[in-house]
Amino acid sequence: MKINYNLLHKDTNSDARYGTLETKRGTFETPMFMPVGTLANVKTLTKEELKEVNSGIILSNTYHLWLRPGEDIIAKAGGLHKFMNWDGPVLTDSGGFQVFSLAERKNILEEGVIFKSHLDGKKLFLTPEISIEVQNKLDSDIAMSFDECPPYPVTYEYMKNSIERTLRWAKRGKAVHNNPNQALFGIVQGGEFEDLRKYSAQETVKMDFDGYSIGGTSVGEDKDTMYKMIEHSTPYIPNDKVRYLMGVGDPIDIIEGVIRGIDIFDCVLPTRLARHGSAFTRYGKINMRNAKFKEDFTTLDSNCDCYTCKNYTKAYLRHLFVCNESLGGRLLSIHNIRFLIKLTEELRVAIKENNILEYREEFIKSYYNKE
RNA sequence: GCGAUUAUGGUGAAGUGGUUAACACGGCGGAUUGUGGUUCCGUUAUUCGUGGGUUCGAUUCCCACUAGUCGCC
Repeated sequence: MKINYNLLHKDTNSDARYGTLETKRGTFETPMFMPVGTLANVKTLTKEELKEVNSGIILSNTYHLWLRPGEDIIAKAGGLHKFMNWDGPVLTDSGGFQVFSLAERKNILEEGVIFKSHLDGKKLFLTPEISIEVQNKLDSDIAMSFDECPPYPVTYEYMKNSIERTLRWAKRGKAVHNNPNQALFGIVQGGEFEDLRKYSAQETVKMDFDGYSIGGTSVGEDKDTMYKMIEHSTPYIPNDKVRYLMGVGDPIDIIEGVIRGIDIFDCVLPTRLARHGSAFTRYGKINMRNAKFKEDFTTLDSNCDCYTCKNYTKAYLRHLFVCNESLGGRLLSIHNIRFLIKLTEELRVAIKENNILEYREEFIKSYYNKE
């Protein structure tokens, strides 16, 4: 068994699902938010802290680890888990998004992508085969197919060619995938075009992957467009397979995604926001540097059970950020990740009680009305 | 007491006889969605120590005063 998704309850009023995902390195409940640990670490957090926020699975990155330290070193270390001291499930992104997000000059060919290293400008050539082989060596629990993540917006013609190529790449990657302990996911693309999403989903599903993700979201489109992209994709993904929405982590987007049948999310948002001084709260996102917190000796969010909220006040956190003390980023990272994971915990309860639509209404009311 | 010198926002400082007084830091606010880890963006002096004078016009030239700094007695 590589992984096994169990659909345990389907909401009666929406497409939301409650379930579990079994992997060799542990089982976790879904919906679930996956913290991002690009360079084999969730920035600033220790394994103990990740466990404490109840992180069921984390994401790491093929492209970055391929460049540094290199997959062979990680293999020598005994695999990614041992290397980074994390014994829970790990999903590795394929590098497709990095080509989109951090290669200023890239040349997309049928064989793969030629682009320059963001580290030293060296010319690199990444192919579906290389991506999968690297992921095989990293020994992550879930590997992602190497896809093209087209920018937004793009013409219909461009998108059509792009998803055809992504399908061919998925096939090639699957052909060389040979880690018996590792699941492999396919990625649905197609931008905002309904028929292309449908086609991409159906053709990807035909290849019979262990799970499916929806890509090409959170690349600059507005929220309604993103929700449409999900709606145009999920109907064609079988119910007995897990569904992963890539790169989405805004609290509202997670709720909307879950309502549309998404099981897993990942996003850099909680940790990036944290390092830049912003915190999620029940009453909206707040900027810790704001002068109004100077004498605010309450905690971030009275509803939160995280280490930061149990021990520190807003006035202290503000002080850390004003003074550029790195503990501030750490404490906020713990809080922000816990906030999203706790959100998914509450969503699971809501699904089981068939009242996720009410939950959404209340959450939005509180989140946007602030205090 | 005498002489020299300086006086621009919260700070360090550019600058010019003529419409909106650089820049940096700080302050204030915002951004951030499969992470190129102290990031990016906006905003922040109707005013150039005080009072006179010259001039069509002065923060910029002149005088006095005040304050700081340095030197001398």
